[in-house]
Amino acid sequence: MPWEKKFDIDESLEKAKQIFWRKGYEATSMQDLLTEMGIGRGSFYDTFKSKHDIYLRVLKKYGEQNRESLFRIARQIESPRAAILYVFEQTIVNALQTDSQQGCFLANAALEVAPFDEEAGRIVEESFSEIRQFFRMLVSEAQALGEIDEKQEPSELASALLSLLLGLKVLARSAPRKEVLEASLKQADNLIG
Amino acid sequence: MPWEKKFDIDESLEKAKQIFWRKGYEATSMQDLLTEMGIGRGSFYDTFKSKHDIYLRVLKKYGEQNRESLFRIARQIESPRAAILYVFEQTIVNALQTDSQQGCFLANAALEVAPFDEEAGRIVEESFSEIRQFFRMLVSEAQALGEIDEKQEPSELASALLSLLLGLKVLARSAPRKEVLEASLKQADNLIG
DNA sequence: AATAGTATGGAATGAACATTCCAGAAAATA
DNA sequence: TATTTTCTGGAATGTTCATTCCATACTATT
Repeated sequence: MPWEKKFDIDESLEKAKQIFWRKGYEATSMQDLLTEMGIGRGSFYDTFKSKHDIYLRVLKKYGEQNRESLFRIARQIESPRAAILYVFEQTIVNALQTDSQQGCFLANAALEVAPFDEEAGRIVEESFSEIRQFFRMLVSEAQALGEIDEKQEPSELASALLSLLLGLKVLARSAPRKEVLEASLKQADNLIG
Repeated sequence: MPWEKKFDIDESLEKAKQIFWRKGYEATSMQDLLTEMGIGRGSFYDTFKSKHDIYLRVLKKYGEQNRESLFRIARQIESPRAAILYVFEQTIVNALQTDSQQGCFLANAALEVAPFDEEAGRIVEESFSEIRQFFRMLVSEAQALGEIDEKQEPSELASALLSLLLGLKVLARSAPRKEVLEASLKQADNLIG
């Protein structure tokens, strides 16, 4: 029907997400976006307002997808301790298999955009906070099951795991070397004892 | 004498380093550079060739200064274990005291520039490697002194410490919250047990 | 004074940038 | 067929970008 959009908005957002993720904000031009999204200039501005608007939108989308992915892991893996390690394993698998060196959209945004864009900073911080809470929850559960030493402070351990994970994401985008990444995984294992 | 430069090249490079560090590559304009460096357009291009050239130059400079700073720490702190922790402490102190949210120039470059610039990638990887070797050296020394468990593999532990440190640098630039940063320090302590 | 090296900043170049406007095509209704 | 909505992409706008060129001026030598 003529009053329905001809292109799928969510599909377009996914495409936009991919390119911002890969190239960052400044280095992505409108031409890049239009070509990759496969829509015309008119449609873009009618639907998404501006480059800046759509960037915040896909950044938020990435954060939500990240959260959902974490909860899916927590739901599917019986052992909370194993779930924590699975997050690190997956990060490493992705870093080593994809040739595109994408790293983590949130980490990229944290360094490039967040310091100069309040809204982007809010989204990034919120997402980081969710990851930290995810770890904290699993640490507590693991402690209840005797999988992790009771003496560890859950929120402290969670913060350190977040740092370690973000460090991996940095290495994943710049110099993904198997030994280094896997050593971090092994030490994450040590950390949660 | 007329054949000597009137401005101090090294001072200008320092200024350039500061602004690239703070704003990143793309977001820094030539106007930004000239204003901050306090020299004219002609002088700039005569002396530094291009924006891209000077960026690589100051990135390398930062890497070298970072290495020197690490060696200074290793030389001045008697206990190798304490030296490792000192690096983390300093990172946190800087993150909390400066209002500018600069983070780490190398980490910023790793995410923004390295994936698209071979030379920048080389510089970043080399610097990361130096940090890793620095940790490895101190871990070995600490083990010889009985400060760190002999069962730890020095290069593995060093890789994990590098990840943890880089994660801290990401948080330092985007959302420097005291509890989170200090929790990472405490867990670095645990890690090297 | 003449010279040679340095500095500056205005002017110009040419490209890329995000964004706005709009005319025309397509498509599905009534 | 007429209407309505959405699509497209060319044209234009106005800005910003890095870079080159150059006329001018300063300064310390010979």
